[in-house]
Amino acid sequence: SVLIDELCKSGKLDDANRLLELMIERGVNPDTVTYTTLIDGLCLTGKINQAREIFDSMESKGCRHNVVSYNTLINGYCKNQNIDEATSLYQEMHSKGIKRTIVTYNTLFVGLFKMGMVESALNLFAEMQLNGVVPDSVIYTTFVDGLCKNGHVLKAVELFHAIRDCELELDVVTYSCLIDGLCKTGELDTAWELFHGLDHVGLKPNVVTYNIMIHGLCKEGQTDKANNLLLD
RNA sequence: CUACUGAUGA
Repeated sequence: SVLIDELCKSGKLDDANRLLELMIERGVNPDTVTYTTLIDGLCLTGKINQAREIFDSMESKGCRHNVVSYNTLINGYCKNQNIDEATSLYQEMHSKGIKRTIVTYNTLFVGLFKMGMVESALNLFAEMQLNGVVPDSVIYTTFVDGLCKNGHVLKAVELFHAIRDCELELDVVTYSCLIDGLCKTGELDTAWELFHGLDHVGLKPNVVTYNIMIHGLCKEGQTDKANNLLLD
């Protein structure tokens, strides 16, 4: 009956809801994981209000909220561009004594950058560090990407180099974000260098990295170079 | 045994 949860995730939300009713009828009680799975499914299809109803009803059904259920709903609000609700849940976590994780912070960063709230993201970053959460490569990627998409490609490049100088882990996604940002601001040559720099640090470009580079090249009319990329 | 976060394009 717990395997049911997974099926809910992939696709059919109506079926998931019917399944939920069925399991209750049969005397199998849903738990926090069950509800969180549903909430995630609802959020990602834009049904944030329905997700919220489930979230609010959980406690009365004996299912305690935990860090994952909060993170999931926060992500829902962020994806639906409702930073205010996301922030208020973030504060609620604290008052309920639920420890916020790196996922919590990254989710909020993504939401803030999407809303163009660069300052707020930086402030939250400071707050995160005060709370003893150490940034990882996902966090850095979010910042590199967020800075690029808010017109601060130079700052993204600076950050990128700073991370590298500290010998912190960077992965292919971080590179891809910066390459994309550079391509889209006409810095094709720098992007191209970075693309080839991947090999140098032992990383392999993946299909997304190639898509980004090829797209950038084609947009600048360098279709020959793009074609060559496909030939290795 | 199961739930949450980052990149491109169509």
